[in-house]
Amino acid sequence: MPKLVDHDERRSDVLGAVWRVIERDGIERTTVRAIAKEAGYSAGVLVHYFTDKRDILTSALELSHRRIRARWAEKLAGRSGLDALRELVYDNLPLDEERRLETRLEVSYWARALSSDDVLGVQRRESSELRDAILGLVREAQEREELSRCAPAQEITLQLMALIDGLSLHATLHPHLVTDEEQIKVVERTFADMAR
Amino acid sequence: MPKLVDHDERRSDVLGAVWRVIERDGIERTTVRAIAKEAGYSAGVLVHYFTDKRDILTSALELSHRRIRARWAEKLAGRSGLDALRELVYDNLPLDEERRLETRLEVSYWARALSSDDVLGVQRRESSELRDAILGLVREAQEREELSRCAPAQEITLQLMALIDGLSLHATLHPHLVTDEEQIKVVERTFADMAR
Amino acid sequence: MPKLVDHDERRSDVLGAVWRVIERDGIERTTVRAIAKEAGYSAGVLVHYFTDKRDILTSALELSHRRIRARWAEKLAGRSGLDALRELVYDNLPLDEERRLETRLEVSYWARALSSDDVLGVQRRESSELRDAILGLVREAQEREELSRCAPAQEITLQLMALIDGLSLHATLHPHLVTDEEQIKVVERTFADMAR
Amino acid sequence: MPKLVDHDERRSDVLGAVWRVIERDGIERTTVRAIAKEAGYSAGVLVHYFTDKRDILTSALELSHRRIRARWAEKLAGRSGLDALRELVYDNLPLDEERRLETRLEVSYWARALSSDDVLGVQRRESSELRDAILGLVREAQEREELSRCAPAQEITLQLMALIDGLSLHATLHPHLVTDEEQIKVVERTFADMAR
DNA sequence: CATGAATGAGTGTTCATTCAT
DNA sequence: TATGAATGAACACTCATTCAT
Repeated sequence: MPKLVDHDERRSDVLGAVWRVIERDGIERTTVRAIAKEAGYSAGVLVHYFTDKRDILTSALELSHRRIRARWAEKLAGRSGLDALRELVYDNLPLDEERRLETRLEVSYWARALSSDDVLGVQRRESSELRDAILGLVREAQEREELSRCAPAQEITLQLMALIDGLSLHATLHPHLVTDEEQIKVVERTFADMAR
Repeated sequence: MPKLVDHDERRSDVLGAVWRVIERDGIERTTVRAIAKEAGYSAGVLVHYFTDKRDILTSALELSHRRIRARWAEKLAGRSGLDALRELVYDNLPLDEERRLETRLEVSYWARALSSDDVLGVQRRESSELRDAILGLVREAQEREELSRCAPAQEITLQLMALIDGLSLHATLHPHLVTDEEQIKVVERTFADMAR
Repeated sequence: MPKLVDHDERRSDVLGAVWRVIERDGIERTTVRAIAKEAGYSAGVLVHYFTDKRDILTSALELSHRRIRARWAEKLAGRSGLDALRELVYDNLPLDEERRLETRLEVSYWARALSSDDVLGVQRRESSELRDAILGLVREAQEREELSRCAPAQEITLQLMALIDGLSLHATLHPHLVTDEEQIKVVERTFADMAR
Repeated sequence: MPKLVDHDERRSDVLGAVWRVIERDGIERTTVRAIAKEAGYSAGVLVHYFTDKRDILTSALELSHRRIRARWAEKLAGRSGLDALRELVYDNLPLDEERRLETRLEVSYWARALSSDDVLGVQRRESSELRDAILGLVREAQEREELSRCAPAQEITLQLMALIDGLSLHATLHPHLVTDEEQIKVVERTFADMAR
């Protein structure tokens, strides 16, 4: 009987190592050797679980997205309308160390999306999921009159998504200037404006 | 009698080539050879004008920032208050090909800022300039009652900066979903909310 | 109660897979993994039947040689002299798909014989068998006056062997220039010349 | 003033090193590192003169072909008909150390031609040149009645080319069985037969 | 100043082989 | 026996950098 390994688990191990190496060394210095070492394997093992480096990097981003979505699902359970929307927006902001890590990971891939269709595809899919979720909740909130019906739901959605990524970026690159409290204030003001 | 060379002009030539190579090949595939070739020089020349690749890349970003600021200065001349603020925000959005290129260049460096203090420094300086400009105009607009005084100027400034970068990113990565008109609508709505 | 495995049969399975992989991918891209996969086994099994890759490749050549010799034995049964000699020469030319495959396999190993004594040994043994067979039949044919006695049997034998390999090579590398008919014509003319 | 290098000469240096490495280690163990080392350069230099390993190996074969053809041109000068034909055939046999090396090089590439269209192309071009040269001389010899007109020139040409490669291969793989004298005897007998 | 040849470390990837199960 | 996970060396190739000219 050969030693059997849970492929998905092994992939997760490696992808977790990818996150750590990107966080530590930067994505442009993230090599397969460094990933393997961080994961505790030799460089040759990765070939069993991934086709190539491209596959490793896009998979690492996808796994992060999956975890983020799983967290939504949990947090949004039992909520609806503006309440759920507020939860969703906050969940996508770097307001604790876990989400700050996620944001830095995300930012690391933005540049690559400009020249890699694979990465762009992964990001568009994720962006699309978030947009759909936000759009649905915006409509729900408008029906309940929790948000003003003056603005089209599409427009509000774009405004919120831009706010999320803009705040995430500023809080990531300029943490000394953008505190958690300031992020929250801006979000609350935005929601207040949208309610009128 | 040595050949006299305008150092600054030569540097600008090279840095312009950097922009084109990044745009064409992506920043992670931008090599010094490709830059030299694009600029029409041999690979070895760059050593006379830059200390190393790091210097070339950060200088290219700095030059872009200088050009953007020069454009503001021109556009903002004779304007003030909300009028100037609106002009400044629009000038920082990817609403024509020139600014779309600038945005893609900026996005290309965001990931590098996470692992390079040099790049981070350049971006913080630029960000700081923009923040100061926006903050000054916000205060002016509030004094003239063009913007509501309910919100602190600092908060409004952060909201606008997040909006700029968030919209820029979405318009860059998802141009099929974010048209120029939508960017304008979101900006106008934001200003309208801020005026109340 | 251990599972009993017919070693020779297993070896033949694997060696047949070697032929197919060499034919499909080229001998320099023939890997043990590809061989194992083609044979329907896992990569690690081969260790039970072969000492290493070198052993696998030389064994594959040897098995091909054994099959070719078995075919002679059958075809030459009941024949003798020039009749048998002609049969033997034709049997060593790539005149149908089976023998074209054998020729390509043989050609694949020629280069390796130059730097591998193992492969060289296998090929010398096979060459020696063919030479002895041809030499015997040449002598028989000369005794029966089916071939001229002017030339020494050794010389005729070398001429025929060179003809076989030379035609095989040309028909293999330049199939558009060397048809089956042309091979036959050249062989017949050679026999006719030898008969005089 | 930079150090200027004669590119063609450098290429020749490297390609000569390729021949020596193939001769010494075998073509399948011929690495770019070994080639560079043999040529006295570092591995990275080759990039200045060749696009990749494929280019290096095919160029090495092409250069050998060019040298062989240059030797013909010299040897055939002032000769014609059967005399020139005989000279040409002998020149293509491994009858001295130089030509034995050339033959081993040629044999080394035969297997690669089966799976590399580049190598096949180089060999077909060379083969085509030799065929044309032989065919022309055969026709000339037939016109002068130095060779019999019974056989078509095409057929005689194929017979001679097969003889050349067949003898070359046997003399290379089985030098203890095929002496220079035996090669010459077989060639002379073949010409004698063709003359009748 | 400028050239481009040259270096050598480092990249992603392949693969024969080993070995615990 | 048979598996397939794992290794580690080797591969071709890239590239920032150095340097004699």
